[in-house]
Amino acid sequence: MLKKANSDLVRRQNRGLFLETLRQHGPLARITLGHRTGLSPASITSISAQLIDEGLVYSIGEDDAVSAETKRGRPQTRLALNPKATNVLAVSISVDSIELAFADFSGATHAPVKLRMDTYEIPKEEFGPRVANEIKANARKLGIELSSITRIGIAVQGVADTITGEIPWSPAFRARDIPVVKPLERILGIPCSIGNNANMIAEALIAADRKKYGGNTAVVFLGHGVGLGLILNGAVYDGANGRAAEFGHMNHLPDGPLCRCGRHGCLEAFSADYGIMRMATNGQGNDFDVHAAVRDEEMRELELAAESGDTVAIDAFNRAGEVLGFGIARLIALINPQRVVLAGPGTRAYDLMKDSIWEALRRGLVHDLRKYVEFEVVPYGKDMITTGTLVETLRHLDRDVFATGQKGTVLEFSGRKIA
Amino acid sequence: MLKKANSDLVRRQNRGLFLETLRQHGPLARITLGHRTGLSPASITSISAQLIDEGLVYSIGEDDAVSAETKRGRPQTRLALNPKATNVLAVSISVDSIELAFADFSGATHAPVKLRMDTYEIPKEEFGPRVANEIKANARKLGIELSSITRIGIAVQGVADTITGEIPWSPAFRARDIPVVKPLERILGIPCSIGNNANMIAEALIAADRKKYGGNTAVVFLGHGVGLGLILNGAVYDGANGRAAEFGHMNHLPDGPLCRCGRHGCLEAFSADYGIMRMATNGQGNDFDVHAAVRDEEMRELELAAESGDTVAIDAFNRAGEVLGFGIARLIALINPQRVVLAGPGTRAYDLMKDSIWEALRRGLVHDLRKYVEFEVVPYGKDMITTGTLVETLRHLDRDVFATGQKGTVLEFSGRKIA
DNA sequence: TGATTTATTTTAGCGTCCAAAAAAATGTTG
DNA sequence: CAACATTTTTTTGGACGCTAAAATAAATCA
Repeated sequence: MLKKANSDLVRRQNRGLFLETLRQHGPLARITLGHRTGLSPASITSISAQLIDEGLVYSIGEDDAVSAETKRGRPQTRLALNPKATNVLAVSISVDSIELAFADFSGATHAPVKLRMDTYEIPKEEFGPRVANEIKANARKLGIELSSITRIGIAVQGVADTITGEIPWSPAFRARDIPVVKPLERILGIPCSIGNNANMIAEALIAADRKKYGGNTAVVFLGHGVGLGLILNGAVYDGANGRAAEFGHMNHLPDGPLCRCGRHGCLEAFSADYGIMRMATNGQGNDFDVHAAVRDEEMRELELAAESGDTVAIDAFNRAGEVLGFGIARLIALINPQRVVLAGPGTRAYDLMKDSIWEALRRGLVHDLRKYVEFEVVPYGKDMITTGTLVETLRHLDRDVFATGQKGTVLEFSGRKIA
Repeated sequence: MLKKANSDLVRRQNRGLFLETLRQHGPLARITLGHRTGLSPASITSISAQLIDEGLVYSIGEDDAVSAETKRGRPQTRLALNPKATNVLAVSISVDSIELAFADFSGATHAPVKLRMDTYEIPKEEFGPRVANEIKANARKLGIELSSITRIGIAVQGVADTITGEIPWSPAFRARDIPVVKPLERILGIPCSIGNNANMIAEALIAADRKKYGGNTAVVFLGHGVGLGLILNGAVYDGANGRAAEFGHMNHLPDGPLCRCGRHGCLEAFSADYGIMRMATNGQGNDFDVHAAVRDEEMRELELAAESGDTVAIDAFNRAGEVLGFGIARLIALINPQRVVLAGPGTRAYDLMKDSIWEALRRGLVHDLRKYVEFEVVPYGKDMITTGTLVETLRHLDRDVFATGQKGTVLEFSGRKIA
């Protein structure tokens, strides 16, 4: 069903477009903004005056690069997102540590702070307050006023319920249904949202190359578990209950090996690090502790063994690839994405799995579908998750908070007026 | 990325909202339209004057039911979609027959015309022209001028490429990549679109109950094949290449029985009518012709046999249910829909498959996900596909054609001016 | 018949956009 | 170096859409 439209909507949408354009392309002259957005010079003048007045945008003077080209005419004055307008924070939760990355409105980040925290054993009602304390302490340390932070984005490996703001299940916690958003909002008074790692990587990819990834893309995350970020019609898909796709717990074989989730035959039980390690050390035997985290060094050793010809190791990676291939085939049959991206630390072993992935795709997928899908492995940088979380958080500000010109109330909320 | 907005967009969106509201609720007084849409009485007056002027809407006078209630005050005059504004056509393609359903702008349909056509053997370049001829002949027979038809929607069992307008593969045709949209548009000069059956059923469900189905729903179609219509974030999802989900060809067992598509172990090869029939007649033997259409009477016989205790028949349905259950489990793990709907003639045997479906769901799906999904079997009416196709076609007119007030050009195109 | 009630239309005003004109700020040129 | 050219930005004037409020229309009630 369509929604009512009025001139308010028009301004909001054009302000959002203005901010998003600046965010994507960096500082731009008004004339260029006009070309990029399709808005008339008059409208650009009007909107920019408003945004400057509100302190969201500021004029950074002439563009030296352009004026150097001995051009005639009135020189351009470029506009930029005002870094001082507000701050945001990305929190990334992983096994036994959390990471905090503060950023200003222009997207410039302070060096992320990695903090050890015994997530696995922490009582679930203590987690939120602990994180809140760390945020307070680290903000103070960096000289960032808490009141200047307008929004916090949280990323977690595992299932994130974007609606309740809880973590129903994650390998980082022994407990279930850990409340995160509510305690943080209560203690800090700052709006928070939560999402899973794979979705955040998907956000980072869209931001990096909208043309390539912004249509229909499936981002498969390989690591301690197997995750999936789905980009459908240009936006990250969250599912009905706000829970992102649980690709890792999609069943592969009705009676396969035990999975962390307690059932048998999930994709993860073959293709996550612990699945591979189990296969390499004692087949599908049940005397393997699936809950113990596999250390990175152990995986590297296993990879080395496979690379130097150890057939047991090779078989384990092959099996992981095969199951992953069938999983991707099923995914493609259902979603028909344009592009499938493999990401995460598990892609280090891509060469060891490549052949079996493709063989499974051949067996498990109609040719008609296979031929349209593009595959890609992206080198894994840990900052992708942080970047994606920040991108998502800032876009929310652009579109839904600052697009609505609240005549200064936003900046009052953030505690100061910027000249 | 957001899009530029201007007052044009406002009017277009509100006109669309106006038309959609009338389409959903039937004739309404201006005051009620105001309440339903949220628009002010003044705007309603303005928009309705315009739409009446263009012949899209007309005043049907007082509401007897309301005026009968001895109410004081100026009586309401109700507005309705003008049936004479234009006509549309839904074409449904199935094995060895096509069906034509003409409807006017208000959505009132003529009795659908079912035509025998040897689709399976027809040379692929002849199909479009043959359908065009049938459309011409039947329009004439019903006294509908071809020039009064603004849009044709086509539904087909199998894969429909909404972008190229071709049928890459369908059980109705021996040939592949059958061009449909282009020849029809060329010969008839009327815009056409194509989609698959399951998506059209999904459209019909959304129209029937937006609240229930309009969020995230998966519609599983059981019949000669197994199809899927996905409703994501309120809209039917088409996939990257415009090809809807090929749920039927999602692999279940890497080395399962032969499927119509030529590969082994597809869901369809277990759970479509031919899969069940094969299982009941000669196990998974390969001397079964998967391409031969299973007649409805044969399936009924098999169902009767199972109901009266024939263990071979019972096992076949159980197996079909089990595989379907695992397929649905995988679907839920990926998409996390609110609701899963089973539809199509195959649901007649639901009671025979029920237990095994649920057992498979239990084995193949994390409890956390299962508990949030609602299941439903809708009784199958053949007109669902036609209804859905018409709904989709008319919505396109409401939103994308008539919402843009083209100052009479649309009606000129349709060949006449309506008073 | 006049008061009351309810639906619809008209009026006046506001916000947004845009085209065109004006102004600003620089380079070019004779 | 003053007049002209060029490019960017702002201002102006008008159009369109929406809304609140006033006016009008059309009925019932008493």
